[in-house]
Amino acid sequence: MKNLIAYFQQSGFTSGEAQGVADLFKTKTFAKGEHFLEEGKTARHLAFISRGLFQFYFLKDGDEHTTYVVGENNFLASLSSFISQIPAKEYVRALGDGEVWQIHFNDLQHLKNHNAKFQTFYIGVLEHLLICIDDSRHKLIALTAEERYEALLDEEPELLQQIPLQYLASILGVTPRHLSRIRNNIR
Amino acid sequence: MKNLIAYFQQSGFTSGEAQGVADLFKTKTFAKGEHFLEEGKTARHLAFISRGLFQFYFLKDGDEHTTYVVGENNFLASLSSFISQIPAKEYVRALGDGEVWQIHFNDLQHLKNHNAKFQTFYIGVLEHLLICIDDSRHKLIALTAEERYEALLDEEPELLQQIPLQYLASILGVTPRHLSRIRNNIR
DNA sequence: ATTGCTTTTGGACATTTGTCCAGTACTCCC
DNA sequence: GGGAGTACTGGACAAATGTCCAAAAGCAAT
Repeated sequence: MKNLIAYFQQSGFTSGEAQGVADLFKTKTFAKGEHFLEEGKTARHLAFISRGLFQFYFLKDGDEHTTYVVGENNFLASLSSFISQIPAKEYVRALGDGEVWQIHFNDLQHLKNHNAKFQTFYIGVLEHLLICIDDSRHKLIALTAEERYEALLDEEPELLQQIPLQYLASILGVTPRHLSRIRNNIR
Repeated sequence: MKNLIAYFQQSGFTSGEAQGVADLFKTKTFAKGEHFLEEGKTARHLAFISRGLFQFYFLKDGDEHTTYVVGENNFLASLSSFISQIPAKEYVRALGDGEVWQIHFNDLQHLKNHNAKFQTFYIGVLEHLLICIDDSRHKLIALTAEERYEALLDEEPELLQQIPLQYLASILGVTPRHLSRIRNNIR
């Protein structure tokens, strides 16, 4: 709970307000491989990751394609499913053991509609999310898989320790065979 | 001005409120090829496109790579540059003659901070944008260039009339040579 | 240490996509 | 109508990436 309250305090809430908002979030733990959300189901919760790593992926022709990997102190939700309350087009699962604090869609709506300070905070979250996703989309277009691998190497080297290479290949959008070639090139 | 006011009215503003908000937007026209924003400059305006088609692109090794193409009745801005007020990483130019209604960053800040109804509206815009970008990013990962071409064919066939094939190739992320092959396959 | 299981590597070949370029078609202007 | 410029196509070859698979390396349990 600590880092959630701290997060709200850093975002301009007083200690009491932060406590009040955080109270609407309930904790939930995930074992490695367990799903936070499955394709076809509608996302009812927005979560804040307090521990662990979560992977977004979808299936095409039987194999997995990763769209995001999100770690601690970030919000977690299948955006279109949660915002529009429609069935998700993707799966979200814990890559290792994890823990989140989650708020129900209805409670969030209530905060959005009746709490002016929360509105401002929520706008900030959306703007930040927008920049992140736009940037990630830009990287997808601008960089080759090899360049993205190198970017990961110096931006989040800890990721490379935490996740098996086959998942990394899926994140980069190449086959494990080709990731092996990329690693070879770089040496 | 008409469709801008209409847009605000449809979004929950009264006629008078819509008028008041729209008054903060100034019109600006663009000749074919003219830039709305250039790399390295900071985006000071958020625009609403009333006429025309705008292309986002960046240069790498001397050639253009398209990241977005946006048409009428949509908002236009280099997100990270406008939101964070930092230099843009991309160019935005008119693909044909165009006209926009644009609001200055400071005026938007004022609306965001002092107009409760506008806050709610702005949240809606951000959420919608988020879904669009997330979806487009998803398509980038999930679909091949050929599948994206086919999607364009039935989702916005008018685009294929309006823009030269070489731009279309850049939108799809392939060379004109390869787009020619794709078109051949489909016949 | 041995066994069995999973992960990673890399060879051989196929497919996809890019590069270079020449030919054809189309448009605009005089 | 002729010529200059631009857009589109497609051949020939090269480079990048995928597929299939077997060998090697790592790892956990006994």
